[in-house]
Amino acid sequence: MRAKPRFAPSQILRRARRRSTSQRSLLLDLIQQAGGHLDADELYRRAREQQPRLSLSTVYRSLRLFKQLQLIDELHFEEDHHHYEGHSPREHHHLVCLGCGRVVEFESPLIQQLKADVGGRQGFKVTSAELNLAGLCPRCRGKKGSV
Amino acid sequence: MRAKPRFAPSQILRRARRRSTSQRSLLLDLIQQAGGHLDADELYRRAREQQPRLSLSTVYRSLRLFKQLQLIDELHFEEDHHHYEGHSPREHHHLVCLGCGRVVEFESPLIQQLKADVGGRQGFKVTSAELNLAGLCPRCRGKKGSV
DNA sequence: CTTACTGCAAATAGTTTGCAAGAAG
DNA sequence: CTTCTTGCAAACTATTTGCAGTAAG
Repeated sequence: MRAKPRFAPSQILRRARRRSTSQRSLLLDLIQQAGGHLDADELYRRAREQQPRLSLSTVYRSLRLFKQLQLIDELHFEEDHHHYEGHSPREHHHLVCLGCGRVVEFESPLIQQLKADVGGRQGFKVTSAELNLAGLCPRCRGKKGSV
Repeated sequence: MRAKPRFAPSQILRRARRRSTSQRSLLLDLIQQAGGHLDADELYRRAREQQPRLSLSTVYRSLRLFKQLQLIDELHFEEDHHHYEGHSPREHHHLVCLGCGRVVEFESPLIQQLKADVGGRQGFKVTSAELNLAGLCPRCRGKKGSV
């Protein structure tokens, strides 16, 4: 393990004139520890294990705040709700297994190229890119016949 | 305009043992004509202009069916609901303007490369890729200051 | 005729909001 | 103390479902 690469969330909250509460710290910790891809409900369930009175509203309000402050990123997989992960300094994308739901992160320099390329051609200033690949992971490729 | 490149939807429905109804034809036509990116509600509103008794349930049921039959694709922009477009044989992706909401489609050979690349590295069989870029279109780049 | 499809109303999932009580600074 | 935040319940948006009537094949 290396030294913490990020500013302490409490400092970021402070700078944004937002209060650092036990709920917010807990939620942020859980998101960070989970290594990403949590949805609101899962986060809520995990948070309640440690603070049973924490409400779902607080989860949603916190997620919105964290997103505004760029502490987390919102992911849009093929579902009716969003997923979240701690904002990482390295841009990366996601590969989701349609068999078991496993999510793998990956980086690729091609994306930068693509952003510049397309942005230039269309005259857009591209500020963000979300790429989601879907397929079958090594394990699930075998069981294909049963589906 | 060229000759229709697709099978008639009615044939596809037939083959899948589904009935070809006036509602389904209308909805499919509207999606095709819109050139893509409609959401359920917008589709519902347009459909009612021609068939006032058509219900929202039918819209949702039809969308689900069309998606299953690969007649349409579902898009996951940064919103709480999905968007749909007629399935096109050429894989393409989307560039959304954060200023005015305009959606531009683009193709890029880099995506194929990326799919092969990442799939290979992770041992996945990649079956689909959704890439959404966001940014400011030429027109909206100017007004930036006012935001 | 038979079975799939539709419209309607009610149900459900995900998310937001009003408000009074509670905590941070 | 003052203002921001929380918990709770109620509201809201997007989508799904049960069921009886309607229409496609």
